[in-house]
Amino acid sequence: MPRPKEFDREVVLATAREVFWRQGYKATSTEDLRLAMSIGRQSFYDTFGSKKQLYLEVLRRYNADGLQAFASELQTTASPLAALRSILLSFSRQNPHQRALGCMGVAAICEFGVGDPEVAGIGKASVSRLEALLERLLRDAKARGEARASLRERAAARHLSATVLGLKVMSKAGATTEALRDVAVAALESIAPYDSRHAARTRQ
Amino acid sequence: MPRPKEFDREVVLATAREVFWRQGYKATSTEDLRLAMSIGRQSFYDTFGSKKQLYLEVLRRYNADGLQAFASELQTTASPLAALRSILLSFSRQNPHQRALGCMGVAAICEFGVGDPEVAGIGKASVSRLEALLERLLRDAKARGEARASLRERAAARHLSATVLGLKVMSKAGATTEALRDVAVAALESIAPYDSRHAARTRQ
DNA sequence: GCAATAGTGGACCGACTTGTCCAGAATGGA
DNA sequence: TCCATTCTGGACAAGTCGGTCCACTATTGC
Repeated sequence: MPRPKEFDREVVLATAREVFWRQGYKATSTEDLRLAMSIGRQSFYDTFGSKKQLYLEVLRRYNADGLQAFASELQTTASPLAALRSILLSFSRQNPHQRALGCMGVAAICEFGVGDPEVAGIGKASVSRLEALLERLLRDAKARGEARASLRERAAARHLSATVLGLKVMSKAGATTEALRDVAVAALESIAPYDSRHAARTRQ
Repeated sequence: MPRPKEFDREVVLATAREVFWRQGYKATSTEDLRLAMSIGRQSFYDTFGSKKQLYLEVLRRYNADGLQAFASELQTTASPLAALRSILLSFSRQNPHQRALGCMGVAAICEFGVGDPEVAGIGKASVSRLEALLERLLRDAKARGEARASLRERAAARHLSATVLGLKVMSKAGATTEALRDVAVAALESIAPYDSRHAARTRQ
């Protein structure tokens, strides 16, 4: 009996994500959002509650999607090390225009810090899930002999997680493709450096 | 003949830095600054031009001071690797309250991105100076046999630079002391892992 | 004393902020 | 047809924003 909504919630959420991603929270006004989403003021508040609630929903989806993209590398690649390689090199493979957007999750952490419990919670959860994913990946890699024997999975996973955060900041800062690749290559080498792989082989 | 200024430029600049550091650019109003600095409106604009100009000056000093702190580690430590160890572990040594402030430079990059040429320039310059410092450090470490032979200084320096950026983001996100230490230890191990050091020794 | 500079606080500008409310038109199922 | 719901756009509240300008006072060297 009611008149149906004229917009697709998912579609306008994706639009809101673009705007928040590009500008951050504070620098984005509700009018910016409303116009980009092409919905009325009434519809905006009825559907999403407030600017902050919309931001939180967008941020949760953004982080979930990013992690999902990393996780899917595990299924489409031949080995754990190949998946890690693909994840780390994905930043240097993006075109400069796209990667200059940086990471909305990192931006959220920097804009709100630990002061906002909701944003902080989303950020912490995302980082720890990334750490867990990388730790599993390293354990598998080590079991296959793709990682050096001396590797401590937990600490190395956290180091890789920090490396990913660093890559995101560098991307936002306008780093060159070469610089991003250097970081990825060096990170991979720290997992399975040439001489240590040789040492491991001769030890067997 | 003129009446002397009643405030110390350096002192009020330090105060402004605290406020910007804690809140970011957008979230800080000129009134916040003015009241914290305890100066009049007229003095504020006469002395610093505008909120943006003040921010840029503060940001330049902040980044210069941070790099200076790292550089001074090189003089006060026994070896390049010890200096690197000290730099990387400095984050986990800060008390949680202090490190939750995060890094003002990273926040600036995230808030402005490449869109603002002045802020972007300051950020890029700072990152590349950090990379250069780390590269020199790694070259010295390698010459002393403190780093694995297979290390490529340039790429490894960029990786360490990314690691430092990652540590800063993690700090702002409220990471535990243990997590920060894990990252530092793993990064150090990637420079001179135990088995590769052994391999290097046996190769001589 | 006097000019030059520095200080104070308040009025003010125009623009923008988030969010509420309302009037009126459109759209659907019962 | 009728009613519930949604749409649109504009008006509005109550506040904040960065920045300018003002009158007035204070401090200095000449």
